[in-house]
Amino acid sequence: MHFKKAKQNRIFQDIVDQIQRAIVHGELAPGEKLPSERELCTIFTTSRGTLREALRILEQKKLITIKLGAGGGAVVREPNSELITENLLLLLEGRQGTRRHLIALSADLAAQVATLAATLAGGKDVGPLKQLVATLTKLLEPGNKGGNPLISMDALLFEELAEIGGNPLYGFLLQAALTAIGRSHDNGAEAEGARRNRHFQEIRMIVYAVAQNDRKEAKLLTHRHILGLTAANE
Amino acid sequence: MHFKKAKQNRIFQDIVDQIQRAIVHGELAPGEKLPSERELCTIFTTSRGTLREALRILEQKKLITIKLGAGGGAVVREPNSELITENLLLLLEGRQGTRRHLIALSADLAAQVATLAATLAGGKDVGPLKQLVATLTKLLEPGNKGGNPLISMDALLFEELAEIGGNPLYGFLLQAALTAIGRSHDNGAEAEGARRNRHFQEIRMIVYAVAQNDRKEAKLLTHRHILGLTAANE
DNA sequence: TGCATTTTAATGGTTAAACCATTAAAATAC
DNA sequence: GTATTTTAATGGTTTAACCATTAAAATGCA
Repeated sequence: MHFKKAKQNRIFQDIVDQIQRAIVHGELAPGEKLPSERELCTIFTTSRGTLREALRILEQKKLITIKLGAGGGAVVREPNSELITENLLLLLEGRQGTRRHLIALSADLAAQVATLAATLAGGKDVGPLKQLVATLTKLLEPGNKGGNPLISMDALLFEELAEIGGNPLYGFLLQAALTAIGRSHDNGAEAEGARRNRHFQEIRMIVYAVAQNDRKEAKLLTHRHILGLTAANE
Repeated sequence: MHFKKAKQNRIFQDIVDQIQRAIVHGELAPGEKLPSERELCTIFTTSRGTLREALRILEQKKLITIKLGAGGGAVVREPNSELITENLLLLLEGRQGTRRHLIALSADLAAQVATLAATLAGGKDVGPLKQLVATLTKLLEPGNKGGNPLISMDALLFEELAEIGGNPLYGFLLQAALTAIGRSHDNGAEAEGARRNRHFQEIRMIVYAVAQNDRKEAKLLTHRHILGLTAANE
């Protein structure tokens, strides 16, 4: 048996731990601004170089963002799925998995999310779902820029379904996986109108199945729906 | 339309991108050693402070490890699931999910891995599975230290099943989730002998179902098996 | 007054040179 | 030959300065 050293031999790690702890424990709320680098140096009684190494790590962990210039500095971020997205992309790029593996995983996750949502969807939940369908119609307009429109639609859909389903972890993982799919094909990402329309109709059927508490149908449709991305983007 | 700036305004990000690219593209193999900090400074024509910020990020991304002292330095890591593990833990600590959510997710992932394995398990695959059972018996010995023994058994099981199942992404995610479960309860983590034995017997039944290509049974047993962790650790 | 411009000061980004603690290997002592 | 000591390379840290960016304050002008 031996005890841990009282002090980390790496000061920046101590600083990371302290700030991270404050963030995840809610002592530092999202949107809150940290003191400037020079102030933090005096707080932690360390040098600016060491402190900046700590900030680099927190930034990489997506816990803070750093803005340049006067009034700039480190700000606590809203929690999101970006981190896991990046990790999945790393696994893909590192030949640890193929695009097809990723889509298969997404299909299973999505099907499970739809199943959970269909199980729990009560009458009061129909409102957000109707609203969702309305929102998605806007994405059908051909003039829409930015990103893969199919993926964007699915992202909105499953954000809502994960919310209804009650397990936020699925939502994070699925958002990450979908984003990774969207980013993993550098080509145009432009789906022609007919393709978009079919995609939208599929989503409508999924939403309907969920609203009807039809678990089996929701699962089946969703699985097929995501696998359909393969044909569209390869 | 506007073009990207020719040069990042952050030098360390450029360095991270270049080294990361070299690693994920295989130009730098796992185990390979990078030049010393001072050498890298001349290579990238930058200062040591800036270069160290880049190394911090790469270290945080689990792409390299850094050793102290003479003959030390940065070494390219083997790819692994540690990154995603950390992310899941962050989500848990950040109240984005509960332990129960994590176990539910793990159960679904595990069930899917078992299903895939049961689908693909051919006669040649029985060898590793028998070997696995033999290995697991060692973990039953009460003298075993380090970590949660139940989790350790499952980790080995699903590493093998994911391999058989053919989609490595499931393996990574599940390893991460299981590790996060193991770490998320600080208490003893010591399961008494009877509990361990039952766990082991469950695994044997799962392995048997997989070897028999019994998808349905493998899925059912596995799901129940993981959910059983809840009772054991709460 | 009210708007546009200029100036200012704070902030993050970068550089440079030095020193310390750790560590593996080389040199030395026995 | 083996144990010990010395050495040199490496990452960790500090300090002090300078640059580029940015928001806000000060100024100019109509």
